[in-house]
Amino acid sequence: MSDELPALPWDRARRRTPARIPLTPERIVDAAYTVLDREGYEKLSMRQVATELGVAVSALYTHVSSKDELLELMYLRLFRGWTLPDPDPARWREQVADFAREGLKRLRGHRDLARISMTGVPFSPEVLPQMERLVSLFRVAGLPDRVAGAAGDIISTFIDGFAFEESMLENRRRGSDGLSWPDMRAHLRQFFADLPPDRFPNLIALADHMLPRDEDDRFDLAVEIIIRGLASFAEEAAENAATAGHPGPTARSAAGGPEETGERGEG
Amino acid sequence: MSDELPALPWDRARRRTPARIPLTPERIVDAAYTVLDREGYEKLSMRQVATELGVAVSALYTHVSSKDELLELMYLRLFRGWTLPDPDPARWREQVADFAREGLKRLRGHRDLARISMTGVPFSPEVLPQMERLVSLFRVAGLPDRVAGAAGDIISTFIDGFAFEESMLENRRRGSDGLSWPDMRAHLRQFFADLPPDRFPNLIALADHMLPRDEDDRFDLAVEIIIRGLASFAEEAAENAATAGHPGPTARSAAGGPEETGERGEG
DNA sequence: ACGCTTCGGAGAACAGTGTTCTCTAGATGG
DNA sequence: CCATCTAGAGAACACTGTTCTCCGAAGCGT
Repeated sequence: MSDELPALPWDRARRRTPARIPLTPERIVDAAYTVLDREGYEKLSMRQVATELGVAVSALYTHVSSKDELLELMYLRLFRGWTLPDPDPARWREQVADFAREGLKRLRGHRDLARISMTGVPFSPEVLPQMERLVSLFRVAGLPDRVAGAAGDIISTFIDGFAFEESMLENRRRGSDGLSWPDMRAHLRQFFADLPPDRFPNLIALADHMLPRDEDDRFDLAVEIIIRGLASFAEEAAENAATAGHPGPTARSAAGGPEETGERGEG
Repeated sequence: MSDELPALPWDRARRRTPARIPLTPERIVDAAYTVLDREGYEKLSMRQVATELGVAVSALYTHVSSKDELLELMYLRLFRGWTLPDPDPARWREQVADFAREGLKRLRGHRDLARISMTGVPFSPEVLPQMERLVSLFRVAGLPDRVAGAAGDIISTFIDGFAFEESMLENRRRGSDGLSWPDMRAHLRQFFADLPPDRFPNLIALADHMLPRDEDDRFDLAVEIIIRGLASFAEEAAENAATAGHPGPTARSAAGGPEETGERGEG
């Protein structure tokens, strides 16, 4: 603002103490992320954030109305610079998988971030464009409306839940002992091996596949399962469209059933 | 224990004040659930639980080592008296759907219980039988090992995540206003209707299907999607088994690709 | 360059949290 | 009846989120 005015004589003196960087929501969120990464969600407190900034606690409240709002601002960072590609009907499965992987990657970007994400409001202006493009992707893929409308929510819920449980396990590993991840895995493998074979034959048989996730395989598999489930609805819709009017023996439309057109006279 | 001994003279006097019911983990968990239902997760504190029991806070710590342990005990109640039926290959889809619905019903049984469930340890002795039967169900259904081993985790994660978000929304409804659920729905419908049509055409088009869950339809749909995804792996495995050795043109195995048979030499 | 207003940060305070300590009163074993 | 032991009481500690008052420095008009 004062940059455009001619400099007054005493201007220089007043510019001499810019040592104090102005406090902003942006800087507060930065500091909060620093504390989060270092201390974890449980110890993320307004006082810790203030200390991180070298500032009084009360100073935070002039830029951030509450801790909940701070958490909300941290949540919104998840979506910064995250734009989904234009939907491509031929590659929608890949695109959904890419979306899921990117989401998990971002949630893994900061310790316990999944705990914060889980409680975030999904209807904020920053998130809506994401939802819009995701929904458009599902529509382009040929999913019926009611499936397309729910699909984004379903896969997002799963990504959050997966990352959340991962974060829980990681904290448990940190807390109980200083066990490394391989040690933790070995320990759990032994746990499954030591189960009474008469009571837990299946858990023992699949022990290798029951181990907690330390790579992306299980996540990718889960996403693939969801995508296949979605795809089955797309195929079903395509078949129904092809045989419209004269219902032939569609072998696998057992679960679908007729769908009410939700037209209401008030929108 | 002392019932079997002959009564001593001062026995009567000592029996005269049984007014004090002995404190047990069981009673503490009961009281904690009472507080949870009345006040919600955020206000569930050891002091509130103690007050509910008419007891000092420190008294709780002789029966429960920490608040975390109390939460863990509350979590374990989820599984009390919950036994899965014997797996039936012909009805495995229904059985999985029933399991999911029962889980959601139990999570809905107490306010914010999903928040507690999300952080619960899934490897406790009380939960393992559940897992065992679930895994056996997936194996009987014909899922390949690596899918069967992950399926239980996947669907459980989703159930928890779904209930968690539901609980978040419910708390938000409670907090912001005293809006009834229909009012909340109407409000959100209006929100979607008021979106700029050029930027959010798909969200607006599917507004009716984007509304937050207030019935079980969306949950059932999500479970159906996951089950269909699982089923596709079962079908794939069946086909592979049938045409083993001479790979014929399997029409619908576009996304699957060749699958490594995860046989390891140590089980 | 002066005075005035404005406002962001500081510090103390309040009510509440989980947990631990000491101590007493009442039930238990001899 | 007495000694013992322990479950519960109460106070205390180190925290938490939030709000209050107050001060000092920056910004304005003159």
